[in-house]
Amino acid sequence: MNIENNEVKSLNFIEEIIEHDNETGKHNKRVLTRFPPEPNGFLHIGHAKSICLNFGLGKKYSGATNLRFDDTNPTTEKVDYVNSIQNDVRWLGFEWDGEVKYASDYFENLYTCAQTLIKKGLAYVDFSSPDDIAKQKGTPTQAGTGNAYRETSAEENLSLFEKMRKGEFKDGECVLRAKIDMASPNMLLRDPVIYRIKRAHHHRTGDNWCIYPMYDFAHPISDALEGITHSICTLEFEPHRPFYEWLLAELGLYNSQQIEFARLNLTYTVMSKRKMLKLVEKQLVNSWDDPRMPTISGMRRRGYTAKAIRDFAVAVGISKRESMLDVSLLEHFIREDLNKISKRVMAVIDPIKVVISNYETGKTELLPAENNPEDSNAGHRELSFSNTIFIEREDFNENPPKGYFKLTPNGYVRLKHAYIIKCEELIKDENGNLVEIRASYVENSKSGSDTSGLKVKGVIHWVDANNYHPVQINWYDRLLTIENAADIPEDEEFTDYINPNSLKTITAWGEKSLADAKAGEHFQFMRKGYFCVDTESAAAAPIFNLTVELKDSWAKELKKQS
RNA sequence: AGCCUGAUGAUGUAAUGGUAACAUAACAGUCUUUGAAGCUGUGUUUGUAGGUUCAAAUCCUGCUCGGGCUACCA
Repeated sequence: MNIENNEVKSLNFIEEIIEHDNETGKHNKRVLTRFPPEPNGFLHIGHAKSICLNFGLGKKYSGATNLRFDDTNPTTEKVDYVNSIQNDVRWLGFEWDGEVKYASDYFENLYTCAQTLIKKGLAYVDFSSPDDIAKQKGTPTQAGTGNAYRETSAEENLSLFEKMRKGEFKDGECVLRAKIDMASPNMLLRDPVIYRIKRAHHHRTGDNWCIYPMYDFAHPISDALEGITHSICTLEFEPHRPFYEWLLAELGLYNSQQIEFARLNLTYTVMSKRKMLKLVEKQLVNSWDDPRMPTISGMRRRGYTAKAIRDFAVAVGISKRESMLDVSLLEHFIREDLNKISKRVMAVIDPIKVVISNYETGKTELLPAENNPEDSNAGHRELSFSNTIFIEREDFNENPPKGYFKLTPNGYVRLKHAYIIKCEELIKDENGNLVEIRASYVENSKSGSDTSGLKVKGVIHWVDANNYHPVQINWYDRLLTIENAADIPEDEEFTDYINPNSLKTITAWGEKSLADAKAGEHFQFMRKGYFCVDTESAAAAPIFNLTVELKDSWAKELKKQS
């Protein structure tokens, strides 16, 4: 062990379980986890946490991780989702063990397991209506009551179940139920449905089946068949665990263990597939990969890197306590990564023209600019400079508040990578609006060879008005106006809380080099924020998605003053 | 109401009976040709009441509060 790095990272509770199992030899020191998405939507940042957990555990304990699609409900599942999910897992930097697995691979095994249960007198075919089944279940405080179908013989049930498979009954006419305990304090043990009839085309098995297993039945068996040692899922499956264990024990299958942890919640967004689907269907966002979405594909398009997401997942930790993570933590990790890797460029978003009267008209100078002060290998580029430039409107203030140190009347400011200029004169229109600033430049103040001796505190970005590239910007803001979507009253819709300013499209004035920006490339627009070239933008006309703004302590100061 | 489950600063996570740590956020300062980044510093006595112990965030008991469970979804 490295002496300087003797920091012992404490184990999370799942790692403790695994290490304990390794000590007792429960699974012969083998670790095999799985990530089991249902292909009925796109993966989101919460899934990313689960992916990092499962694949991370596989890696850490020299084991492996399966990718298994939980495709037991053909009515909601699509092959498009299967593809996007695989793509997202790989993009995050993980590789599953062997072939992709599907619960549907095990439909035949699952059928046999159901027969075994029937033979043991532990499952029966029930022709009651869904309503009746619900009623017979009782309530949490009232025991349920069984019905006559509970008493059907095993032989009869076996034949009935076969008829279900053969399609001799209509959809919904009957179901196969596990026979456990109608009086159990755990509602999920009151004879749960394990097979239903559903004539729907399955994306993999086509029309081979008209009966499909329920999650509660398919999942434990799939885990056991694959020899999954630790089956990690979210808290809401906790009450399902007794059934998981009951099933594997009755079937005599591998002792996979279900472990639950708290799902991730993030402020100012929604994380349920149902709600995300609604956003897409109601066109409140443009697509599943809209950069405002908390989907992995949306975040990728927004400019998030896999590393930032992985770092975030680690920092968030694993526990059984329900939590609400502040997006600022996510933003911290993307800033941290982008700060190191992104090329600095200049772009003026809200321009005001500055004419430098003592700089020769028609002259153009090329000034060297480092691409990334954090990366000495990033090299330099050349910026063109002339007597007319654009600066940010907010970088000039005629009546500066206390502490303001950008351009003011008769004040000085440094143009990044260029000269110091002095504001000489203001040109206004008939309504008194500022339309142009006349300035002078300090000749011997060029960046890198400044002999002026002037101490100028303010440094601003700018763009040559005679040589620029117009760029389109998608300026994103948080999706919701409310921090916690769970706080929305029940009689209101979360869609009423969508931030009307979550997307603003802006045309900005960028430096010439931006014409060559490639899709997916990351930039820091100096003093503004990090941007990523949208994958849908045309080659010659890059569209820049705002990933995250740079921190702005001056803006904070201004807020305090007002 | 019955069952399950959780409670540590603003937000997360750690401390596994030995005197509360780390990250983010906030605030203050420093540095700075990005008011960015960096660097330094500041705040928690662990939901509550009691008990065990030389010693409790950790163990025990009661209470309070939060979340989940009554889909032919996963």
